[in-house]
Amino acid sequence: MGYQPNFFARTLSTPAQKQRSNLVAILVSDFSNPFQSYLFEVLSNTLQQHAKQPMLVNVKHEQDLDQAIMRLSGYQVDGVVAVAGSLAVEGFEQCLRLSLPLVTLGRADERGIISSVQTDNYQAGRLAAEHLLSLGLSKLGFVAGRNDGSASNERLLGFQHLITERLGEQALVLYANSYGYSAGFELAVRAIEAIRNLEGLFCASDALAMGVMDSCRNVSGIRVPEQLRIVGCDDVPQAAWQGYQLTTIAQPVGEIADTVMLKLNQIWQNQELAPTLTRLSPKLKVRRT
Amino acid sequence: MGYQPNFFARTLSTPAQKQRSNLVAILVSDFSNPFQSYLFEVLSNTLQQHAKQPMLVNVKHEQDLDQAIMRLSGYQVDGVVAVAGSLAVEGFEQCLRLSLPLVTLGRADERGIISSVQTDNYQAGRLAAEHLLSLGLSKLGFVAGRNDGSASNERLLGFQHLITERLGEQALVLYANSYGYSAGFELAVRAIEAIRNLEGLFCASDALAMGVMDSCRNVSGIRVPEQLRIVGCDDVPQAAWQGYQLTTIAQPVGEIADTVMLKLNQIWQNQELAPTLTRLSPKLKVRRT
DNA sequence: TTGAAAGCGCTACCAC
DNA sequence: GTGGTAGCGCTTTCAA
Repeated sequence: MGYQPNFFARTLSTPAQKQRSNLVAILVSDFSNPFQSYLFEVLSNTLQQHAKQPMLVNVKHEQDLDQAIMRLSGYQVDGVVAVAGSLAVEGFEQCLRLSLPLVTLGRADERGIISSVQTDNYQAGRLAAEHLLSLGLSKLGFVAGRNDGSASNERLLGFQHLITERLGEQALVLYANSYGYSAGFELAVRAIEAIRNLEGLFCASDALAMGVMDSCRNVSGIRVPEQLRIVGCDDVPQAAWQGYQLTTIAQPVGEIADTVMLKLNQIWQNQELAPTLTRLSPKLKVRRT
Repeated sequence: MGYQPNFFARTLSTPAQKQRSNLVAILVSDFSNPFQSYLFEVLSNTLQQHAKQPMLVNVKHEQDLDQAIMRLSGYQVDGVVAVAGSLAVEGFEQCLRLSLPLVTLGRADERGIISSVQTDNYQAGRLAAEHLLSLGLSKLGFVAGRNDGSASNERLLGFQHLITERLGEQALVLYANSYGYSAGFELAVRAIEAIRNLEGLFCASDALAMGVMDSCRNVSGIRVPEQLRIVGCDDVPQAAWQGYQLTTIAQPVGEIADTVMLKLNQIWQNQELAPTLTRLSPKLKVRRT
């Protein structure tokens, strides 16, 4: 009959372990990154489907992180999911101190203190190489993203390993130092001579790949995919746009979100639980063959 | 010294009007719409800058709306901002019944019961027409978005009015029935013969415009902008990508967010306040001249 | 089965 | 000033 209990009062009264606020914070550092923004969307959807209310916390500067986490604990959130694209994992230790359940995405914790869900980036690199090699291409390159995280480096590693195994030589590496569209576009302008000699190019993100593609087509007149095959990484919704039809290594976003939910539920049910790192397999998504 | 008060307990104790939860809900219906997703991002940023915690509520189906609003009131949110792209304004009356401060975006309330911030869509249409006419073009068309909201229709109205005033004739209207990229792409494939005869095309959203553009360039071989000028509407971040360089009618997103903040603050300070409708002026953003 | 009371964390108020 | 107390809305527990 239209009555709505006060959730605040409820959490207040109930023995902390049994009833909860059902608030889960999603920490995002860089919304302009299409993949992070996509991940946020999927994640918040999954949370809602499990009757959790997502709270968004946008942390632009690393130094705001501690304060943001404090505020979250003030809101009695049941857990924190960190889409830690450009934030160092160490910054999240505050959560542990406050014993806030925490799962990070995007950057693994080397020390095994923090639970984390990752895409297997090494395998992603191998998949990309596998695909390009299977097309009979041999002059290959890689466009690296940010250098301060492990994602781009691991993708490169997997890519190079398979290429060295099969061809006995290394791929050319170009450094964009960012995962963004513009970085890809500008890199392709700058490094056009190197790119002209390539047959296949694996980019550390879809946005990079789209930037490179646009630059090749509209600035340098390189025909994609006829003269140059480009493979992206992430599989953001835009990669499917008919203008791009980007072949890409898809991160299993749905699976990532489900795993996050699973881990949170485990922590909630089980109080004490060793932090775990889960690596999920990426999948090759071939478009425009 | 690391102590964090429990916000819940605080709201509980304090005379409702003075201290608040500082939680503001953002209701979004369609995250796949790039403009809504962009608006959400800007909005949540503005809220955070005013020390408000954004809560995301994703309402896919109209029938879930009432329940979602009930839950929000259970969380004692201080206000609700509805990005009401595909939801009818009437659905939000529940907020009024619970006397939850409410501001809607994207769809105005005809009856003046609900506060709302809008871009002046009629003016947007006029601006687009003005621009195309100033380039000396006379064979003009419009790609309509969803028909159930007023946005697309008002843009069409402004567009047609100015064209009729200046040329004494009407622009061709094509119906995509959606604001999405794919709808634009497919429409341009379907209606290619009509489009071939045009010199300028105003699309009801940037995503539509990009879809049309890609279809023209990659399927039909129409050169954009040499043979056909395309003008979008919204100014999403992607419109600036070098591959598109889309001339567009920019919604004043920053101003919209600030106005929302202003209205919420007014309501909070002033208890009773007549609902107001604010129309903000769009701006022409010329790219690739 | 139903009802009354205590207590969750905090703030407001009113004595002192 | 400064402490002590009541009460916010709810759940849990214990008594009738």
